[in-house]
Amino acid sequence: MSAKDQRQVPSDAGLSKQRVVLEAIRLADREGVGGLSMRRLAGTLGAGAMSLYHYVASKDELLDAMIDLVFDEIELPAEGTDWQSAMRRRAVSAQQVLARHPWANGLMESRTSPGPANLRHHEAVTACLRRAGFSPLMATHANWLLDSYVYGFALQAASLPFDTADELAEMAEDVYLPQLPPDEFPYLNESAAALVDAGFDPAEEFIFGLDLVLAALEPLRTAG
Amino acid sequence: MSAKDQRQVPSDAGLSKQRVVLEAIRLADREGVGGLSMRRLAGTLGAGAMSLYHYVASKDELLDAMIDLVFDEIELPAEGTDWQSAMRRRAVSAQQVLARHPWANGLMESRTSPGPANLRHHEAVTACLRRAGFSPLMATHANWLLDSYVYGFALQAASLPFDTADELAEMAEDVYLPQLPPDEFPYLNESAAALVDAGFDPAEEFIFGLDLVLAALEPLRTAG
DNA sequence: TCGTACACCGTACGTCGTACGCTGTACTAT
DNA sequence: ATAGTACAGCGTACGACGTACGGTGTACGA
Repeated sequence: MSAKDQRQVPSDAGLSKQRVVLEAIRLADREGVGGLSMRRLAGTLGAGAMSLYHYVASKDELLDAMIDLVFDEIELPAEGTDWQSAMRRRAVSAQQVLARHPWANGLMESRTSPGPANLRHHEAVTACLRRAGFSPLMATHANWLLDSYVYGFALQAASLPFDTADELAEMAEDVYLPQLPPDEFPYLNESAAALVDAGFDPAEEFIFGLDLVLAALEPLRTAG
Repeated sequence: MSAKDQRQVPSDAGLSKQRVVLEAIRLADREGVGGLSMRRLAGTLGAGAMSLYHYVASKDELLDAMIDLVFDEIELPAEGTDWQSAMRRRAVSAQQVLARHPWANGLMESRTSPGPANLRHHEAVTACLRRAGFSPLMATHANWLLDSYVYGFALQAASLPFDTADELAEMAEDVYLPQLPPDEFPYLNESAAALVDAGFDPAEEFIFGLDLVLAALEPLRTAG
């Protein structure tokens, strides 16, 4: 019996679907999704490449499982609090998770069928909105709007070559501004200067748009 | 001289960077970005694989050029009209372009440096917002919010396995609902039913969120 | 006529995903 | 104790990939 348990739980010796998927996520975080190959993954697990196929039918299935595990990291909306706080928390959590796993965003385009964690998440969010007084159709609208914002923001943030305001200031001077002749791009130059002055921070930028959207959704409750 | 011009303009005989990039986009539209290989691309151009490398330094540079050409397809905000109409038109155009080239969205994560068309576009949008009375910082906020929505919506729309309301109704009955036990996913079942009844249309869904965002931005003009 | 530049190509290398078939171990039924 | 079956894992091989490298032919100025 203890031997059986040993096999269920991921242990150092012996593989398991969980160990494979977890290590795949770690590898993708480190090296990007391009650096994730079955051989390399097997290597970090101390196994042969083909052994992975006992736990995963194909690389596609592995990617699906990775995405679903990422979804599982996102905080579900709490039930007790008001809907705006609950949705804000889960949106911020989603944004942080996507920042931790930048490859996940790019993968979503290709994989169409949602995994169980994805479904659980969607159900919980919809429940929160319905309980807050949104009609089924309005809840769908809110869902699309909020998810679009979260995913789109993550996509843009992932393609930023800097993470902090300081790094921005550095890059602006060294890389961006030299590429932007002031007579051709007056407004971009103005923006860049304003951003460097104000100290642009992606996390704050995310909150700004999020709160704007949440406030705009508020009047649509109990209206449908 | 006429022979020289011949070489600048893409003609049927002879390659050119434009012909290569255009055909690459066509191929990616048809087969997805996974189906785009240098060999296949060369094949459709009636050339050898290595010939492409006279016009493109690497596949990465080819992808960058493709993305920039896609940006070039997006309608710029008109100067004469009010800012909401101008931004709505350009957002709808962007959404349509991204729907035409679903692979473009997934590529944005990896390529960090914006091409000339991207810069031109960004400049025009920023100009429109500034002229409408947004402060430089508010214009940046509006830009992030609107672009996030557009990209995120396109990302979600791309992973939908249907395009029209009729196809949704079909898939809901055949594929979705059987996967969603009503006791575990009551709200998703309710949503699905409501959507099938109302006839969900991605294009309308996009407009709904877009107008909500535009209206929410309106009070922020001339305030910074 | 020669030299040089250009446009293009064939071959080769190391990588990828994975089909296929082989090993050894563990357990179950007899 | 023995045979049968399942499982976990591996090695090899195939066709695709991006692309480095070194060609070949044609066009054209000197």
